[in-house]
This record gives sequence, structure tokens and C-alpha cells, in this order.
Amino acid sequence: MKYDFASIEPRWQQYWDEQRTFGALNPGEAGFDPAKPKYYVLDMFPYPSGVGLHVGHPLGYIATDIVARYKRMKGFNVLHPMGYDAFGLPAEQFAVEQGVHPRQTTEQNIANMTRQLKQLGLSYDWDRRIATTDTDYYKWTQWIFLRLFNSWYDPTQRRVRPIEELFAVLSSGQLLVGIESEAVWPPQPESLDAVIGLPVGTRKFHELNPDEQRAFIDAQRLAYIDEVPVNWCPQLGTVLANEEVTNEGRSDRGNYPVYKRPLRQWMLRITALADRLIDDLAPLAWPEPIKQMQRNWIGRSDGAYVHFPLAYGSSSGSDDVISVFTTRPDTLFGATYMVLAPEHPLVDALSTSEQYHAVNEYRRQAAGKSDMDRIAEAGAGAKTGVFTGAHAINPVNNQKIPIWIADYVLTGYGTGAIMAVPGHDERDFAFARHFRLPIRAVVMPDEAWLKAHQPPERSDESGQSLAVWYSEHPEDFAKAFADEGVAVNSANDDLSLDDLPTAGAKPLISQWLEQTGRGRAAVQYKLRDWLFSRQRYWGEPFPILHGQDGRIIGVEDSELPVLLPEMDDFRPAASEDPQAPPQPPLSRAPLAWRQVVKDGQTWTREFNTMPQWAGSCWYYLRFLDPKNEQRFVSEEAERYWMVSSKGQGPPAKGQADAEERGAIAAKSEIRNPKSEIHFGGVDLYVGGVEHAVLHLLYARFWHKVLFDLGYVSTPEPFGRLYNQGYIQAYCYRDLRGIAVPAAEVVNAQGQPASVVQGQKGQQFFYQGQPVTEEYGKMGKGLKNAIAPDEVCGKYGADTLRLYEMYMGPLDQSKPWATRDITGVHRFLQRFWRLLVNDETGQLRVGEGEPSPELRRLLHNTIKRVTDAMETLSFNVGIAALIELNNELVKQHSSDQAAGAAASGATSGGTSGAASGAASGGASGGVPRAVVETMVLLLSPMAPHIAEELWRLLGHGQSLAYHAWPAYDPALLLGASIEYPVQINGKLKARITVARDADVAAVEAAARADAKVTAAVEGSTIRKVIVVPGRLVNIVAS
RNA sequence: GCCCCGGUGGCGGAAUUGGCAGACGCAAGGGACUUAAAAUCCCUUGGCCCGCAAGGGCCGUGCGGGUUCGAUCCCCGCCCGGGGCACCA
Repeated sequence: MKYDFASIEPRWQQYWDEQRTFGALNPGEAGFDPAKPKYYVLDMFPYPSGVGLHVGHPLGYIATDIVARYKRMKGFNVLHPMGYDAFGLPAEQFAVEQGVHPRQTTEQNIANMTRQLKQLGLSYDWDRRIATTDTDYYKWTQWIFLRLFNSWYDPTQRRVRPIEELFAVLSSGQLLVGIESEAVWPPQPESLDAVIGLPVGTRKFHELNPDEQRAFIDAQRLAYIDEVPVNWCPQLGTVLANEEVTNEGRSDRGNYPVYKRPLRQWMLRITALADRLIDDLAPLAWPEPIKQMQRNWIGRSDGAYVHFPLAYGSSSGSDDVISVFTTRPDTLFGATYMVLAPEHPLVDALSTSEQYHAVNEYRRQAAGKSDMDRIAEAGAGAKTGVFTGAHAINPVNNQKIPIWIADYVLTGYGTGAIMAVPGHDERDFAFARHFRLPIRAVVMPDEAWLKAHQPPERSDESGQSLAVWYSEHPEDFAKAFADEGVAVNSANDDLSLDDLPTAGAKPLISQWLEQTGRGRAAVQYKLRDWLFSRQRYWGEPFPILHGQDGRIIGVEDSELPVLLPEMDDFRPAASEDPQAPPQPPLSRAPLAWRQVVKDGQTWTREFNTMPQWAGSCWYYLRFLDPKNEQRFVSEEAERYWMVSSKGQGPPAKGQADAEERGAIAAKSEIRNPKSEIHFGGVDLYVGGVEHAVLHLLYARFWHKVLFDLGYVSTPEPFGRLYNQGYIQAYCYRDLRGIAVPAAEVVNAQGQPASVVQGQKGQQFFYQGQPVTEEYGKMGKGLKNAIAPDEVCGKYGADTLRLYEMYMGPLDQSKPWATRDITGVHRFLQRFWRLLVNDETGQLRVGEGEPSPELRRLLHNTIKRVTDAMETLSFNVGIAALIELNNELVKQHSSDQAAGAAASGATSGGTSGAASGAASGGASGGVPRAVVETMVLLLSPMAPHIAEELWRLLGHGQSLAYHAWPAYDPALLLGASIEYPVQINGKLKARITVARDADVAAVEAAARADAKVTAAVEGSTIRKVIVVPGRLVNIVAS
């Protein structure tokens, strides 16, 4: 009876399905065991694409499946679900191309993908399958949006609160509200402290009229509408989030040009939580680079606002101030001009009549440029700009400084205006040189810097006079000194920074600014509020109604879901014209959908839809309780699955230490007194690095909002994150550089490329034409995709699973080599034949006890495989099983060969383990205890063959919940240990001593060894180092 | 430019993170079985050198230094590859 995976695998898949083997039980369900710890292991759910999976996709799924199966055997209640992220641009575009409704294509794709996943034997609880497009799923996406809409961020308590509480707080008169805010641009309603206590135009909330009150409240919501400069992609007919725009200023999807353009859009106030999104990263068991990427993306920088009064107000009054943000307030004395972004709203009012034309021309050009153009120019180092004709007063020295506009100042960051310190900023330096603006030195560099960048014509001068020269003429030096140094030329009647190091000057000047009302210390983030609306059809409709009076209200919870209307034409209004107005498809929906009568008034629905990220922001919560009709997840299920069980597994690499974790947990105690344990969440979350910032940041934001509002128990959703690498593959390009189908490429001898690829000196041909071999990420773009169906058909799912895990470390990218698959396939066949006689089908298992040597080898293998499971290093776990199998195969064949002497066994991992192992009752087969353990160890990785062998071994039920084998640490070592003996660090001899020999005995044995005595002949032994259990090193000279 | 990650045989990769470098697999070469092939099994396989041989010597983890009894691992300075960010004041 041969190893016939083609019949074994479907049979077991059917069995698991029918028996609901992998169904996870929630608290309260029949059979639920409260004594079991929980383990939630999650994949990043896929987008159901029409082309289906290639072998790169399941890499992470196989890994999580192995963990899920392992944890079940370790006695955990395991939740391992799968679903589909089915809304969004790609699904819609695919549907448009195919000319059918997106729902139909989405359902087909889901069916196909589910089939592909099931074929791999993945142990998902399929009863919990969800798709973000299900109405009873997006009902709750809308519900969560309403929570965002109906809450605000309280900066004094640093948490999200229901909007009713803001009304109460404001009505009680506790806070002052500056409705006519000072001339800070853009206006900053998001931070209440910016408007608390401002002297100008401040009124109490109850002094506002109802419209003003409503406007103020609306502006505080976490979901709000704002007219902001957005990324507008005319070809896609929609706006895009910053995160969806490439470095080249093109759309992530489709690679179309993107333009900046002000539009009224829905925003989510993610910036309010920026600090916590940074701080709470620390204790997470995430890869450090991913944390770093999130920190960089959020881009916190500490500095100060400085208010610059205008020299001659073009309009009278207190508005005539331009505020800037700077990280270097200590260089304020060196600010010799200001620059506004071309889009800055004060530009019109500022510009003098002489400069008006030039300013307008510049702004027109800037508006016409796509981000791509703008970035390309920046890359060339060119600085452009125009003088407005206006001046401002440097508040620190009352100097009149010119105001320019230039597109190197961005509208989206800070206040859209900067103070230019050309002496100490590279960009300002380049700009000032180009336009011959004054450059002042206010920070003294060290001598090394002065020497390195000194003017060429005075290179022989001494350091001392260089400092003087720099102080007077920094413009003569090669570049701006942008580092920290010592302040110079920085004093007025009231204040002196001179001789202070930068770190000391900063707080001093910030303090002075605050005391004199000229500014204040502040923090800025690169992170922008999240642009949340899209002009597409295939997304979640907003549960929002617009009144004819301009009021915006949320749909009642009881009215959810707001269903997507059926439409024949759901195409977006694409256009070549960047200025064409957006036309969301839903604006063409049937009138019955568009209009709602409520409270005797007619309301219009919101026509935008949510971006694809919405559904993936909380799917991990819905998996906990996917059928719940009353709530997005029951409190009980949420608490059980998300709050960490105690004493789970070892920490992942890079996990924060206990102290750090404790500190953060203590902080969050304050935020949510109701929860006891923190930073649990998903126990293992596996997915690609491409989601390092987007999905993971958005989901963390939503989760924190739900946490603050008391809907979830942990401040973070994903306790442990792991990123699998890409699978790469060889690809081939013809002479024009166009990728050709890799499967049809052959070498000069006509062999398929897959058998000889990677070898040197090969030439490859496609349809008789020479092609070049390269190496890249597997996918349809490079025409080098390999479908899992192909491999499953030829070798079986177990072999595919084993191969993908054996290729190398899970987190590294590595090349697919079809040729190598035979290695693990052979292993499975050899293992099968070890237990089953090919011809007779009889078991070859002995009922005796294993020899001590074999037992030791077995326990070492258990340890190695168990360690591999905990650290996700499956490649070495598989290697350990192969080694044990090889050893057993060798012994077993020597058994049959007339009891040949076991003398040649030297290759085992633990030396000498094998000799004579077969004795002790193994005649007639490998001891049952050994093979059963091996079957269990193999089962998470190759579950079908393991189940089949388990059944052949006489077990009546699935091994999925059988206890994981344990090893006895006492059995790992033999009676004696072999020590390598080094002389001066070089290996010279080996000695064998008793396991319990003490250091002195080991040293004596080493000194007595013949090879050692010969090697140290004629020199003196200075020192002998004995590392117990490791080695001996003799220092001699 | 800035920030990460990596560099080990012909190839994918191991090495208890300071303790025997190259586990395991692929490929390659030799052999057994076979009419033959496939499959299977056995042996060899980092490089160089000495030896008829058994065996022995030297070099070797991108490069150059350093710390150490001992370095693939730690430190300093480079080179190369991959990823992220990028006019963020």
C-alpha cells in the first residue's frame, strides 16, 4: 500500500469538515471548557481576487495553521478563523472589466478561494467565515462609524469620550471657546487646548447661538467633514488617502497621476491619538522594524509655535499674525525671512499690488503641478518661489523680514508657513542663496565641521578665526549647519541664548515665547487625519443624513444597515480633467434610496462610501462572535478571546521587557478601569509587511476608540505580530525587456527552466528567442506565478505545506525552487514506508520499548520540534524530524540485513546515539512509542498523512486534540559527554568523559589525552578553560 | 540623504546568540539493484596543500581593524544587496 496522498487528503478534509473538528467554542456554548487557556491565531484576511492564489499567498496561512494545530494539542482553546476583505477598488474595477455586478464576481472569487484554501488542509473554523461585504457585517462597520461620529477626544483626559459629554462639559462653562480663533492656519479645532484661554475673540459656550454651538460640536467629532487639500485622482474618479499615494505621486492602485485639490471630505481624527499610537507600540511583541515604521509614519516632532506679527497689516486688527511651527525655536534669531505655502489663505491679503501678478502666476503653476512634478523638481534640488511684497516682524529682535511663497513649504504640515533660518536649515540655505536673502549664524558648529565646510579660498586659516568668520559670514561656507551646537548672536534686551547648547536654548526660548504671548511649545505630527471617504460604489455606505438646513446627523442604530442600493451603472465618473467635480456613483442611485423622510423633514443620504480599510479595521473582533445580531461582538466573547491568558508561551524576539510592559499597562489602568489585563488581543497575527503602516495603524486607531468608549477590554488589538517574507521566483525577460511566461522557458538542451534554474552558465530561450534570467517577487506581473493547485496535484498538500515551511525562516523572502520539493516529498514517502509495508500494507511497528539511545534521540527530537513550534522556525523542526527518520530508516534496513552490526552509525545529531538502538525489542519494526510520537510531531505540518498513519496505528479518532508529546530533560543527555579540546582556540582533540564529571576531572582528562600532550609538547600551559557541557580550551605558549 | 534588515559551500539554509562553522534538503559525482529507465538504497561533496595509503597540515562565515582563552555572533571603519521614509520646518 503506497503513500497515496491523492486519496488520503480529500478524505481527511471531508472528515474534518463533517466532524467540525476545528470549530472553536465560545463561553456558554455546549462543551466549552473554561479551564482551557485561549489562543487566538489570525491571518490577515485576503482580498478575493479573480486570479486566485499562487504559492506565495499561503505561506503565512500554513504557518498559522501549524501554530493553531500545535496549540490545540497543547491544550489551548484555539480560535483560527478566515474571511474575506471583499470591498474596495480592486473588486470594483475587476467587476467593471468583467461587466457584471461586483457582488456576483466577489461571491465567485470567494468560492474559488475557499476551495483553494480547503485543499491545503487549513484548520480554519469555517463556520466563522465572514466577508466585509456581508450586510450583517457592514451593518456593524457602520455602527462603529457612528461611534466615531458620536465621540470627541478630550485632550485633558487624553481619551475618547461620547459627544454628549462634550456638550455637558461645554455647557457647564468649564471651557472657553474661541470661535474667532487667532490667525492660525489651518484652524485647529482638533486640539481643544489650542482654544482654551486664548485672549482673542473668546466666548463661553453658552454665549454662542445654537448654530455656532452645533458647528463647534461638529468640528470636535472624531468623524467630521472638512474641506482639506486632498489627493484627487481624476482617472479613478476618487480621492485617496496619503497612504494610498506612491512616492512618485501616483495612485497605489492603477498608477495614475494624483493632484492636490481642496475638497469637502469625511475625515477621521486619528491625529488625536497619535501620541498613544506611538507610546503603546513599546510593549507589543512586534518586529522592531515595523514599530519603527509606524513611529516614522506618525512622525512626532517636538518644537514650538511662534507668532510673527505682520509689519504693515493689509487689514487692521488682531488677525495680522502668521504662526509657524519650528523644531528649532533656538534658531529664532537667525530667521531672516518667512515662507508660506502657495495655498496659504493669507497669501491673497498679503500680496502687494506690485507683486500680485507674480504671486498669482506662481500659485497657478503650483496648482497645476501634480505631486509627481513637484517631487521631481525637489529631487533636482531646485528651489522656486516668489516674494509677496509683504513683511513680518521677527518677534525676538523686531527685525522686518520679507514674506515669500514657495512650494517647498507644504500646506499639510504645521501651519503651512515657516520661519526661514537659512544659516541652519539646508532647504532655507539653498533658497536664500538662490534669491540672495540674508543668512545669519546663530549656532556655532564645532571645529571639525568648520574645517570640513570652510570657504575654499581661506583653507589655511586657523580654527579660531574660522569661528569668527562663520559667525559673521556663514553664507561663505559650503552648507548650512543644521546640527546642534552652541548658540551665538542670539540675545535681545530681555533674553540671551548665547553660549547655551542647543538642548538648553530650546526650553529657554519656548518659555520666553509663552510668557510674552509670542508663541508656545508644541508637538507636531506628520500623520494627517485620515481621509475616510471615497467616490466609489463598492464600499460601505455612510450611515449619515444631510438636512436641507445643512445639519448632518447619524442614522439611528436601529435603522442599520444602510444597504448599498442596487444600481445598473456603478462606474465611477473618471475624467482626464483634474478640476472636474467628483461624482460619486451613489449620487445616481434611485431617489428612494437617496432621500429619507425623518421627523417631518427630507434628508439626503451621504453619497460617498468608506475606503477599503474600514472593513479590515475590526474583522478580528467579528470573528469572535460572527453571528451575533444584537451586538458587533458579545461582551463575554470579546473578554474571553481578547484578554490574555496567563502564562502563555515564551516571549517573541524583541518583546518588551516586563518592566516596560508593566509601565504601559499601569498607564492604561487609568484609561480603562474596567479591564484588568492589558495588551492581550490577538495572540499571533501573521501577514505581509506591506500592511506595516496602513492597515495596522488604522485598526489600532479604531480599537483604541472602542477601548476608550468601553466596548473592548484591551487598548491594543494585536499582541504579537509576525511578518512572513515574500516568495520570490525566477522570471525571464525577452530582448525587449518584457516578461515571458516562466513555465515555458527552456535551456539550450530543451530542459524546462525549472529544473536547471539558478545554475551557472545556463542560457534560456522562450519560443526559440533568448531570454535573460532574473529574480523577483512571485506574481502575475512577472508571469512567474505557480498555483498551489498545480503542486497539490503533483505532490499533495502535505508536501506543499512542508516544502513552504522548509524553504527557510518564515520572515525572510526566499526563492521558490520547484526542483527542491522532491526533498520533503521523499521524506514523507520514507516515513510512510518506515511504518507501512508498501506491498502488503502491513504495519512495521514493534511493540517493545526503545533502547536508551533511541529514546534519547527521540526526546532530543521532541525538544527540537517543540522549540521550533514556539519560535515559528519550522524549517529546523522539519530538519530534526528528517534526521530522526533517516536514523530509523538506516537501522531498520540494517535489521533486515541479517542483523548487521550497528557499527557505522556515526551521523546522528547526538553522537553515538544510534549504535545498537534497534535492539531492545525493535525487531520487526520501530517501537510503537517512537513512531506514534513522530506522527504527532509531524501532524501540525503534514496533517493528512499524520491522521492517516494515526488511524493505521489503530486509533479511532482524529489526533487533532491528542496531547503534544513532552520530553524529559533528564533523557536528553547520555551517560557520557564528548568535549572538543582546543589549544589556543583551535580544535585539536576530542575527549569523552562521564556526564557528571566535574571541571577538574574534565581538565585532567584533557591534559591526559595523547593528542593534547603531543600538541603542547615543548610549550607551557598557561591556563585551561573548561566550559561545562561545552568545551575545553588550553592556552599554551 | 535619513532609518531599518541582511551578506555563511554550486543553491536554499543550520549553528543552543561568545564555545566543535556548514545540521537538514537540493544539485553534482561515484556505486548497488535493473535488459534499460524510473523509483529505491549506499558512498563522496567548503577551498588549498602533503601523503601510495591510513592520516595530517593550512585557509575559510562580504572587506579592514579591535576586544577576548576563544568571534558567523560584540565594538569601530568601509563595501554590497533588500526594504521603508523622503522639501515634515
